[in-house]
Amino acid sequence: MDTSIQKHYFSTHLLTWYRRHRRDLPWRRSRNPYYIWISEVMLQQTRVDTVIPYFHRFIERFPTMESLADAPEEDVLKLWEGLGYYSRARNLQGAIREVQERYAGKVPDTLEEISTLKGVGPYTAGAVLSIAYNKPEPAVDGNVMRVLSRYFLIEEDIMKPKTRSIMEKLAKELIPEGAAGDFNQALMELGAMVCTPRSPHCLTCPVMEHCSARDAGMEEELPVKKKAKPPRPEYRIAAIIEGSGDNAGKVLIRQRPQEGLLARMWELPHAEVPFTYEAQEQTVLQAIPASISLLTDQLAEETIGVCPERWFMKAEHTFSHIHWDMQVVVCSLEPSVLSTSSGMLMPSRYQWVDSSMMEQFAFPNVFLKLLNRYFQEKQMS
DNA sequence: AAGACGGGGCA
DNA sequence: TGCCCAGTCTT
Repeated sequence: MDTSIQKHYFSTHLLTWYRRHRRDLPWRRSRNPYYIWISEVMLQQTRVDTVIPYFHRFIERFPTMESLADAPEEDVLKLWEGLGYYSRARNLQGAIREVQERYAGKVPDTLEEISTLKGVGPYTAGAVLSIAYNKPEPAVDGNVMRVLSRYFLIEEDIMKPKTRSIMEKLAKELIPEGAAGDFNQALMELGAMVCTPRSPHCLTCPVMEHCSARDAGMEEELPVKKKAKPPRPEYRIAAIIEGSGDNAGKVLIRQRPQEGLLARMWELPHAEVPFTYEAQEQTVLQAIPASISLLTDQLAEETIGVCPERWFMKAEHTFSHIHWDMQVVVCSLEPSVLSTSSGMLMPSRYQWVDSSMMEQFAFPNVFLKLLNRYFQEKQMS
């Protein structure tokens, strides 16, 4: 097979297929670079079906770059709640502010300029430039690498930066004259709808005829990808601290540190329990009393005296690099502390909330689900 | 080059 | 329940 014929066939057939079969997605109804940008950032590591409602809410609350630039960060974080990788939201707002100041409110249309913006890497730069401005830049994401590795039978490990640069060069060559935006979206659409990770739908593929992996019976083996390391386990103990008096019906939450995991999000007070990796389930359960004192000691250092009342539930949550195994215990405030905890001594990163106040604070999903379940059960009883 | 950084879907 | 998905920034 002559490679140049194979490439030309791919580009023309894929583009034609896309223009007939493209899904009607919210961000495809606009050429507004700002909206395209938001959608591309949300779509990083996130499925289309998940992003759609977030996208609608986001552009309704922040219809213009100016509105996003002027918003408090916590509002942006709240709109991102549950979407994950929260630095995406902070970087997006920071970059939008940069566009307001440095580029007179116009999203840059050159690779050099747009790539300097926070959170805009090679993929997002190419996606915005091609989709919003029809510039012939490649936009290589996981879908694209899967499609190209199969069609051209590329057996390099796609996790390697070198493979990525090979893919970018190839993807750029394939862009048909004047159709960068549609072609780049066509590549991703094919990867999402037809050339799927497992059991690709070759029989409906518009470019099956010249697909090298299909010819070689290799479509299920590609792309080659080194497996990620399993997440390390962490054992944690969390407290649902019930208020009394003025705070009756409320529980205590706190804000996470400025940097690191789930930065600036709100959570239930909790502590890591220093068990070894070898700790068995039984050992952990038996160790709950010791874990509780570990947590209450930490809270006492913050002038919050609590008393464990009852076990609530176990909660597990897996991040890409950490697995949390968390026991959740309902606590009351110690009476002796009650009289002195009227606000002056409570650190400001702590906050009493009830069910109706949840919308004022952004929580990671693991705590959002826990709190909703707690408030729901309390309402039942 | 390797690790940090969330959350969800599928078999 | 276990496996898969995978952009950008930092170290």
